[in-house]
Amino acid sequence: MSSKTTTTTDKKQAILDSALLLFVSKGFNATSTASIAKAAGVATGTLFHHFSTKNDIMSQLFLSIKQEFANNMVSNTQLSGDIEKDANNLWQKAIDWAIAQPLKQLFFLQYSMSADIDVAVRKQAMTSILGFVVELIEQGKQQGIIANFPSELLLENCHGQYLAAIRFFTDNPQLGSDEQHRSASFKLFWHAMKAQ
Amino acid sequence: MSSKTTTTTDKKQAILDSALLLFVSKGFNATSTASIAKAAGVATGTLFHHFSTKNDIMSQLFLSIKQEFANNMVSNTQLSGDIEKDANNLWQKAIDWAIAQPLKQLFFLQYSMSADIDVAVRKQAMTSILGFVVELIEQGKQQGIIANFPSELLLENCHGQYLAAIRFFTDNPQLGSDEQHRSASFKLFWHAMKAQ
Amino acid sequence: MSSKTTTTTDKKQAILDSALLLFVSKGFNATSTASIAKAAGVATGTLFHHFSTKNDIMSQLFLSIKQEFANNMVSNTQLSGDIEKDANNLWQKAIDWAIAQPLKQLFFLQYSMSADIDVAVRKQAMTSILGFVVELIEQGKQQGIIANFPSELLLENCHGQYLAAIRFFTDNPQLGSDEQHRSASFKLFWHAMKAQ
Amino acid sequence: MSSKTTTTTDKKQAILDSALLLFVSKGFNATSTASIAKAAGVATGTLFHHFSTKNDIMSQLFLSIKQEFANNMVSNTQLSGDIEKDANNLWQKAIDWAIAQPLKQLFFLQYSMSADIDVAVRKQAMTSILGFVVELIEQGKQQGIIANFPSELLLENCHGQYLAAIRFFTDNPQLGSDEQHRSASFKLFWHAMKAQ
DNA sequence: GATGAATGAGGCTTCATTCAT
DNA sequence: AATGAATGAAGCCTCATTCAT
Repeated sequence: MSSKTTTTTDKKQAILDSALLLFVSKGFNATSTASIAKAAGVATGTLFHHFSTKNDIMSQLFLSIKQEFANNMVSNTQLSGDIEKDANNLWQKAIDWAIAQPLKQLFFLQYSMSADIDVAVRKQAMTSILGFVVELIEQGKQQGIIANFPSELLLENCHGQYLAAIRFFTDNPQLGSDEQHRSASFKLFWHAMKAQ
Repeated sequence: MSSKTTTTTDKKQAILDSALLLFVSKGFNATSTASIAKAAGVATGTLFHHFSTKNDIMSQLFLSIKQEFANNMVSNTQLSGDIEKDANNLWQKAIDWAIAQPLKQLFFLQYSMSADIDVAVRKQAMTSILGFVVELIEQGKQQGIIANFPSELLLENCHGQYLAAIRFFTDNPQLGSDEQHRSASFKLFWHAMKAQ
Repeated sequence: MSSKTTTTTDKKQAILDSALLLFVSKGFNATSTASIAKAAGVATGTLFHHFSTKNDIMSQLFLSIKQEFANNMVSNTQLSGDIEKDANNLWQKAIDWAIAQPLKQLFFLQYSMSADIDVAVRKQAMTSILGFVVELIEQGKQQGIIANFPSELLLENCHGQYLAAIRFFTDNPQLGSDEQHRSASFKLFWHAMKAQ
Repeated sequence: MSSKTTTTTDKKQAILDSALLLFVSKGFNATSTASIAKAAGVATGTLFHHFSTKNDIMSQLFLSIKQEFANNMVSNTQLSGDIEKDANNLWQKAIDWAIAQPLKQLFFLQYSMSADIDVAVRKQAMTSILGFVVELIEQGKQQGIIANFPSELLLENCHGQYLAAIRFFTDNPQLGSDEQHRSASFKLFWHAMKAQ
């Protein structure tokens, strides 16, 4: 009886998995729906049974990866109140995830700014993800721990450094276990943010 | 006879200009060569006299924008030897350019990571642009002014913060004349890089 | 137990009803079997339990409507022998039906000539329906009441005027109770047919 | 130099000609754009260079045939003021055209009521064509020559009889030269319309 | 150099129909 | 009988590119 459910889930998931791989390796437009279906081992029609549009695959993929990332960030996380320590924990968690899920990370790096993703979807995902960062920054500023720079600028800078860090560790996964690089990565970020 | 030359230049430039606008607003693949030609006021055939391929337009556009940016960065610039001061000068120049050329900046933000640009072209442009930054970093480390972190990490972080800054000022051009935001933008960057 | 039988009948009828509405409003080809099933409140598979083919729905619909119309024409009808009076009775009955069943009438107007209906089905229905008209015409000519024109021409003209009349009253149902229009409609027809 | 113009015209015309034949023989939906292009001896792309849509072919075909018919009706026609005589002239001209252009006539018979033609196009064509008939009817009623029936009914009846007549002569072209059938056809029509 | 009609491969999507449950 | 996920053939249309003028 679980087989029915499983089958359905499997096909839709297989399509998402194949799409992820192909979108990252060949780009959105160079990837035909036929090739996605073929790679997923399903018929073309099946693809359109689960997704209304090629763009719909992209959107659902984007949202599901964002969600996975978000779930990873909040799981087993309890804030200590020590902002630097909490920030470090989150930073390292993000790097761990980037190293563990290089494809998803590359997808995110490639498509976060792309016109291939529906603007509404992108915005929704971004704000929902960045929400908790905004809060941490405000708190840090009030405690005089984070520099008193304009918040929007801090947020954008935070985002930019995060992208740089995961790009680095996605490109150099073997350095993911090098303590020197990992701590340097956080220090760079933290020195920028903290009040002098 | 100069009119002929001028006309030719005009048409090629008109095509590049139209392509820039369309690529940024609709994306590379959603922009047909026909629409570029129409927007430029030339026939489809004319477009293919000046560019061998649609991808060729992209490449030439990418390279010409990179070149313009590079020219802007080196013009009237003489390094003083004071690394922080030089870095600040360059940083502000980059922001000025981003504000003056929002379309080109957006193009750069959108396509720097995209599969739509020929890999070879992208790599070449990147290294040639980042070359002088690499040198500055090495110099700063030797002088003990820049933190002794792994250079690759420093470079990637530098790039990430630069992208964040221009994204911010491209999105908020009116803040380009606000001294507080401009100095904060550089301080964030510099605090990250400098030796503590 | 009667409920089961009833349910079955209901579903088949629901499919025919939905098909009628959709075929008339959107056309045969713009109507998908999925949309018929959905409108009827059944699953796609169910539709193919009752009808072997999409065309089969069309054929059965066409034949059932023809049959309904034929039943309407013969019910409570007894020919008096006075051909004009009989013709008038039949003519008014046809108009009554057209007004009472506008959807079915529109279906008939739209598909009587269409390539979307199986030729064999169409021909069979036509001749069976027109059969009694042929007889009336022959009888009228022999009695010198109907003009001595070629019979095929008379039949075709009769058909054309009939279609015009029901088109008019289907489009203007409120005039169905206007005695002037109803009698004028028959007079037009009758003046054409009768011997001068 | 005429060759260029001719070529262009030829291709578009060839597509319309092939479409006419295929739409009449196989129906609109059973005719693929590929088959039209093939029959016309052009590439698929060429078809879409001249027509924006498959439906656009239909519309342009419908309008051009309507126009041809209208041109035929007004050419060499001068109304004498004797309404019966004028009506007869027009009636015979219409039959002549139907016999000379059986394909176009069949197209008209098949698609005048079809959902395959854009409603706006159909309505526009119909009213523009029927305009001059409306005038004739009004004039005849004022002179007491045409029966004092509601005009809308007269118009619809006129249209219905016309369709019946051309259907008959399109199906039996050999009877087109039979004086008996031709005069009977008009008499049927005229007896219906004229005041008794 | 400039033009734009022509090309045809290929993409996205629809849909009638099947079949395992 | 009823369901609806799955199928894959086929259709419409787009578009980069060519070429004759």
